[in-house]
Amino acid sequence: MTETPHDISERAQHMLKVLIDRYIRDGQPVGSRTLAREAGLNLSPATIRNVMSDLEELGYIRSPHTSAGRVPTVQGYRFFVDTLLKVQPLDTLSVDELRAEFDVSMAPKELIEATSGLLSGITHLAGVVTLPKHEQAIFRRVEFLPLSEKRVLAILVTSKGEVQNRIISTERQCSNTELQQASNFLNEHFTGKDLAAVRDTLLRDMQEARSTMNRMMATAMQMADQILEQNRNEDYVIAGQTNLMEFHELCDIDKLRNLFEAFNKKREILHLLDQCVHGEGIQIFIGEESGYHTLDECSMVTAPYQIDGRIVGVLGVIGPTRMAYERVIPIVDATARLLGAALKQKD
Amino acid sequence: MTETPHDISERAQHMLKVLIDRYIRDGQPVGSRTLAREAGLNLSPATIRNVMSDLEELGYIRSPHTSAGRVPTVQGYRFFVDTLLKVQPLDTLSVDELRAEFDVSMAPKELIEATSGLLSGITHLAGVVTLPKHEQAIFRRVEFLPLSEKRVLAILVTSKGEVQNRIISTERQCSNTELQQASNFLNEHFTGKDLAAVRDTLLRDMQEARSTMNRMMATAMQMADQILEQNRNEDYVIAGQTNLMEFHELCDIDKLRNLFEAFNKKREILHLLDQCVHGEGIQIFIGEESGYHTLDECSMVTAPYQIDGRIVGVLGVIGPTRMAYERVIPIVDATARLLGAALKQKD
DNA sequence: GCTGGCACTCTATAGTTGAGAGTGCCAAGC
DNA sequence: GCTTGGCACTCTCAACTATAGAGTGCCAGC
Repeated sequence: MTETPHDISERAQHMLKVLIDRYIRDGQPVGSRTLAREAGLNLSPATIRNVMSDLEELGYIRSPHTSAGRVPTVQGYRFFVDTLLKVQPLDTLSVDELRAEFDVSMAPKELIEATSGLLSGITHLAGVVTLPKHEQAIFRRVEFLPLSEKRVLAILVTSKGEVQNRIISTERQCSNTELQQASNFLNEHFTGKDLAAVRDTLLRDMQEARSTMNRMMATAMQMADQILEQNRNEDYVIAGQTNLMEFHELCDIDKLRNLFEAFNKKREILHLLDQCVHGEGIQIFIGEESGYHTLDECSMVTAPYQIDGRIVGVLGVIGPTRMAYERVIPIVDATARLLGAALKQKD
Repeated sequence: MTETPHDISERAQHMLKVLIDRYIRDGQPVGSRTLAREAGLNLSPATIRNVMSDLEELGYIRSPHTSAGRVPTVQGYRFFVDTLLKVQPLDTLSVDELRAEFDVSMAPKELIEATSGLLSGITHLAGVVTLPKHEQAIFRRVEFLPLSEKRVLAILVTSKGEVQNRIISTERQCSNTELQQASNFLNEHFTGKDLAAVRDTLLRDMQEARSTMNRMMATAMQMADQILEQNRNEDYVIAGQTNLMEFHELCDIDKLRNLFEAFNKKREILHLLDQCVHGEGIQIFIGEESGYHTLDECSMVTAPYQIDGRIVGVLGVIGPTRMAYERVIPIVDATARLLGAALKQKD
């Protein structure tokens, strides 16, 4: 057995774990009598009360009011998640079942959406998956098609099988051959190169060759630049928001509204997800830890997903602080691996 | 003045209109005293009560309970919308403001999303816009790029500047030149043709030439067919769902949940929207008229939008039955026109 | 046909009560 | 010194009651 950390006895830890497990299960404050029964330590409620009192003193639990049981605090969950919980990876069978859900014939965007839906479906929480970052993506092909007078449809294909298209307004009308030349030039010079590098090269070229550069080239680079610009956009896909309506701790219409609006605005959530990219492995935000008040009663469990060992995105779930971490964590973890693997096959 | 239709006096009609206007404004059942004040007819509450009693008899209004005022029934709203409401088109200034919101440089998909957001933003309801149907779309270009062994990325561009892409699993590995030949063939033969016609031709050709047709061509047609298949998919974009949380008649968490789930499942809503394509002009479903219980307390105001006089989609708003029809209808109407115009410019 | 008056009904709100759950503390026991 | 049963205390929740207020329906009179 490990030595007792800090100032909390082994027994108290065990009781905290049982309390939180129980609270996660049915959402009711846990009283001393219940805990006495549940803990399996053959202690009387009175003894339990003493320990609970200590735990409350330390800030791990609190009573909603005098005569209710105790509920975990954020700090309590934190301790629970960090040291009490021994998460074991998903067994092979479950992983296989999960893997079967990944249809590799899907385009990346669809795959992301499916994954988000999958996460929410299994956990009964809201699933989030960021779109993979493509700074490392390889330029594969570009095509320009004239639409009307001064508008051109640009299509960019990267090596991941990702297709981006955008309508570009040009300063003047471009002829068909002009556009053809532009795409030929780009395809010849840049196919197989890193997209970020392409962008940089383009920008530099535009500086250096300003005087001699003909209009066609300027337009081409402008277009490419616009597409690359768009490529920086970050975004995520969320699924199963309605699952969150089932939890009575979130049933307040105003809280729910704020939460849903935060999902729509995306900015805050995106910022949080972004933090998770940097930390390796599973990251968990519990309640106020996120720093955003709309998420005060929510937790977020995330894992970055990678392609070829390079982290390209984050996925996870959002739910009430009272979520089944023990069950959710391995799922998020496995899903991240599987998504990475599925995306890799696009190369 | 128009003659009194059916068995309801001019005066009663006026009072019904005032009652509904008032109810739409503040959501409270309207009593005889309030109505007497509001109607501007210099009648005593007692007289009003008699008329209200008639209106209730006819099924246009009802009391939630004995000592509340009256609220409109679905039938009441129907009568209100059909004959009491004189909707006047948006004034030029407002239309111009609205038009300014349409950024023609957006790709069709983005445009649809923006329109949905626009509708929900202005009306404070949920906005819906179906993706434009492309059965009339013109085949413009197709491109096949190999991804991995048996997977090919197919990109189809239509004349509307719409780009569709899909990963296709092939039965065997296709060489680069094979794919090139396939796309060349398709581009040469079908550019500028109607997409549906292309599909038909392809299918017929595959029948006739089965024996002589080489594998390359079979693959090409298969791919094109797959893309066209996907093209049939109907879908819509919804925005501002959270707006609906503000209406206390929808504040019941369960109703809200069902509603949101219906939005996510899409099937029912899509079916409703589909009905609206066929009817010309503004279509309104009030409460149970939709036939779907999840929408029992909701109304839907829709208008088809067209490109070159051909209806390609529907847009509208979803909100509580108690919505400001008078304000919403012209907005939906104008938005439909503007979206059509904006999409047309993609040609 | 309109009106004021009046009895009646129903809701919504506040206040009251009692049961139940759980605590904290204390003194006794192992 | 930990553990325990006992007990007084606190607080919530649900049920119940009372009351004010809104609005109706009906009737008799103008």
